[in-house]
Amino acid sequence: MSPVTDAAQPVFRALADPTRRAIIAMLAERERSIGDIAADFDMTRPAVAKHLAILKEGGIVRVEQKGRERINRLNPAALKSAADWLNYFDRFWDERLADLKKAVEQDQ
Amino acid sequence: MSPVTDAAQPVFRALADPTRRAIIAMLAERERSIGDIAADFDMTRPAVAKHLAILKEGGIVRVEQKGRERINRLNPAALKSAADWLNYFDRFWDERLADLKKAVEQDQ
DNA sequence: TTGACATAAAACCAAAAGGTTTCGTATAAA
DNA sequence: TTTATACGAAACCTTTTGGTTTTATGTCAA
Repeated sequence: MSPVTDAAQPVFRALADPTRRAIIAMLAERERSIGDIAADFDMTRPAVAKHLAILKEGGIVRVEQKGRERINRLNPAALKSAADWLNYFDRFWDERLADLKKAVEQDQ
Repeated sequence: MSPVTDAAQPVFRALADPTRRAIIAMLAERERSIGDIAADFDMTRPAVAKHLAILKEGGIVRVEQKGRERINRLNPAALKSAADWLNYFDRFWDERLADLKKAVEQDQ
């Protein structure tokens, strides 16, 4: 049984690509236009725009039109569904460690 | 600047597929053979075997040959690199919340 | 030792992903 | 009112992904 519903799917999908994770890290520092972001990568602007579209689908990035620019902002809250999913297993891991420790102690 | 090196890439890649996340959740309950896992999905055994191979590449699943069966076990520790990456932004999110709160309080 | 079982491995396929180039449109600046 | 800028959108291409079927191999059980 999955610990959380699959609302996390578009988020995990967005996180799967290293370019998109780099964009997330960049936007954590400050908001940026598409051209601004694309300048930091060795790929064309349309390619970056596609990555941003996938990030938007996951709710990770939000856009505000500002004149002829489009300002992209990080929405860190969107990462929470994925973080929650993973943290569930961290807890599980801790329990196993505790179980192991207990078993070792009882053997003594 | 990325908060963590890209050692997390094979892990994030493995997490991108809902079938693989379901397998992770199943293996968190108990270890299983491939046939055992495949019985829970509406796809062929080779398809499940491929998913397991990707999970192994990320270190998320480990296998032990046992006679003619192969027992798959979850290694929750492998999820930590991805969890750490995400939790970095959770912290960021909290800081922004705190900043916002402070700004609101100072306005009063 | 003969058969059934659990799986690996390979060949194949359709769709999705990740990129490109080209063209069109709205805004800002000269 | 041109011209440059910032972008969207479409068409296209190659590689990867997620699945299949088929064939082969090692192990357990009768």
